[in-house]
Amino acid sequence: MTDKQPSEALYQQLKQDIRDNKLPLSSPIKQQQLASNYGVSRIPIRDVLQRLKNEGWLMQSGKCGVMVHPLSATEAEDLYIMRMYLEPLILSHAMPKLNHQILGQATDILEQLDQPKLSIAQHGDLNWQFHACLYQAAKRPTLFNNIANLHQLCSRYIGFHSVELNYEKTSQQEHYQLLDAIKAKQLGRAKGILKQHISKAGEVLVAYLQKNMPV
Amino acid sequence: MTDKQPSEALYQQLKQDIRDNKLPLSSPIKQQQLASNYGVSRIPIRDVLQRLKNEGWLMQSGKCGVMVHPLSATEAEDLYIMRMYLEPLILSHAMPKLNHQILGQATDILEQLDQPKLSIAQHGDLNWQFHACLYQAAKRPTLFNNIANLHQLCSRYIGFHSVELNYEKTSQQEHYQLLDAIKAKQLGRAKGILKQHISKAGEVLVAYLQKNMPV
DNA sequence: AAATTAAAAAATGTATACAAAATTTAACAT
DNA sequence: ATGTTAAATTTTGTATACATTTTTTAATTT
Repeated sequence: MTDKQPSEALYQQLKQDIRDNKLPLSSPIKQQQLASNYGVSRIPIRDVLQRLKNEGWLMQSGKCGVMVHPLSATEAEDLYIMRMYLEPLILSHAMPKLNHQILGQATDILEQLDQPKLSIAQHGDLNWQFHACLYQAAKRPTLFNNIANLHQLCSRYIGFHSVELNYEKTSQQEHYQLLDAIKAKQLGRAKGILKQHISKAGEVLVAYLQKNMPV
Repeated sequence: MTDKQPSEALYQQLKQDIRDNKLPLSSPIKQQQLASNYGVSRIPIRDVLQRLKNEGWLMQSGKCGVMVHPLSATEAEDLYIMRMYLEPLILSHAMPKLNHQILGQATDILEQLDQPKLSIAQHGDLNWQFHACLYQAAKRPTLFNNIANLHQLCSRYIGFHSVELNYEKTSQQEHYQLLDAIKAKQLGRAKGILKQHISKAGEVLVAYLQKNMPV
């Protein structure tokens, strides 16, 4: 779904603004206000709102108008559970097609992730790049797009993860373990690591949200 | 995602037209032509196209313009595999909440499905109604919406199913088995039946598509 | 004749303008 | 005071109009 529509920039901007909580959380979003803010007319705003609504960033508010889709432990749990099932699945399809070039690319991304002083957003982006570069090899666009959207939606929650202190460190260890298993062509082990990687992160996040929901 | 936007009717119509192959398959879709056909301006058409693109009915065609997302064995396989994992999952969450009222509703739908002389579209609608009425009890909107979209996309393929002669009969038997297991509160058995129900249908469909792709 | 380039046509993306709907405000009655 | 109704305002949805981009057509060159 990596379209190169003219309004792509606007789409990315608005999505980031939702991630960064720059939009009102509990009140409807006014098209005109966004249009003024971003210096465009309401038409491209409407296009982007429609898209973000479909992707789960926004939701219908009453009879008309949209608002930011609220964060919830339930949604987080659903997102992570779906990922837990679907990502090992796409990995199965990808494994036989993973050549040295792709594995090298994945390693490069991991090294970037090792750098200290990464912002949360940068960390999230690189994390997805790592997974995506492996998954794309599967040549399964339908499955891939679905997973990509789940990942995107999870990015609204990764701020909470960092509350857990050495989460990023553990995460990186698991990334390297995954890559090792892949290099050794151990499909079962690789899938197990990936599943654990996701389910562990999900459990920590959901537990945190259930206690400290910002509502 | 059951919005009640003004353009809802247009959205349903266009989706049905894609299902019924009333739109050109291999050439881009012209907004103006659709607008004239449906007697509206290009603006609501654009809204609907955007939505259908996000939901996987249409795809980007070149630098601009959209075309009907082609049917493929790979997509069908992805859709059914995802359903195979996600539907038993949501059923787990739904089971404890399934009361007699909902089970009664499900039974009513099954009886409607028993009627002969149903069109393929009617059959597909009722089939989804049956599953949806069970799944909705889970109160898992994120998971539910994802599954709902997968089902919708599968509806483009159900025409091929009917090629298999007594598919509908077998399908109904499995529906009743599922309902029995649910009434007996046998979660494991219910999930197994559901998983089989989906995977069997998927396998038959994919095998058929791999031999007789309409390309 | 084939390929390349330039002009024309068509289609999209966006802005403005208007109509319908929804929300808010204020007035009124209980 | 509180709840209800009606007017006013705001906001959305859609149509028309225009600018930009893309595609097609035709002309030109090799």
